[in-house]
Amino acid sequence: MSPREKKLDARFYNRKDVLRIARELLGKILVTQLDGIRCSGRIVETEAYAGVHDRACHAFGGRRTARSEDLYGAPGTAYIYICYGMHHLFNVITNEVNIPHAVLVRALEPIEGIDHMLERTGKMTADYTLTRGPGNLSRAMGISKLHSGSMLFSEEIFIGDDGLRYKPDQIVVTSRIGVESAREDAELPYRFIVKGNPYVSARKS
DNA sequence: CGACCGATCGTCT
DNA sequence: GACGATCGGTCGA
Repeated sequence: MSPREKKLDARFYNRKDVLRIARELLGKILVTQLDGIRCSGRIVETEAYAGVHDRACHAFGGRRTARSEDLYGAPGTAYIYICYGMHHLFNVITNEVNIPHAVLVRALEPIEGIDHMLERTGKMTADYTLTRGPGNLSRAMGISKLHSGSMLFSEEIFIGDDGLRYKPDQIVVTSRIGVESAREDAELPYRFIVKGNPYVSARKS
């Protein structure tokens, strides 16, 4: 691991306020070191999923199935599931064991391993589509459902802090994307983005 | 630029 | 058997 960033520890993830954690994850660095390939990118878009009372969360109403089991894991667990049959969506689990809070990481600004990201995605150029959107970033970083349940303290996948902080006026809060069926919870201000960052989804603001 | 649509398949009812 | 915490392409204004 490069000495540049310091891994977030269990204390960071083991907190009750998932909205605060989602906000604080902006600017942190997601790192994968898979098969000797190191890739990293700065997190610029997140969404909070607030457990059993959140209609958009897979754990709404206490639902607990084989798919969502990792959502109930220890703080710092990776929860990855397949969406629309082809996209692997990467979440980090927060709060205590059995409290199914999660933060979906939706976009990165690539830092290291861009050539490998291009190879994995089959793209020709490193434009803003490379790691924009949860499906795209997982493909670029080599993250798949196989990594669900693994802890983010390993060398394979983790989140680091290099000290960068966004000022409050650089962060915009909006409703979440793709959760229309969550009825009254669809409009909750649970999405956090870095203002003006080209890797953030273009929708809303 | 916005609206729409097909791809693709694991998961849940 | 229906439905996604998506994506990229197309079509029309």
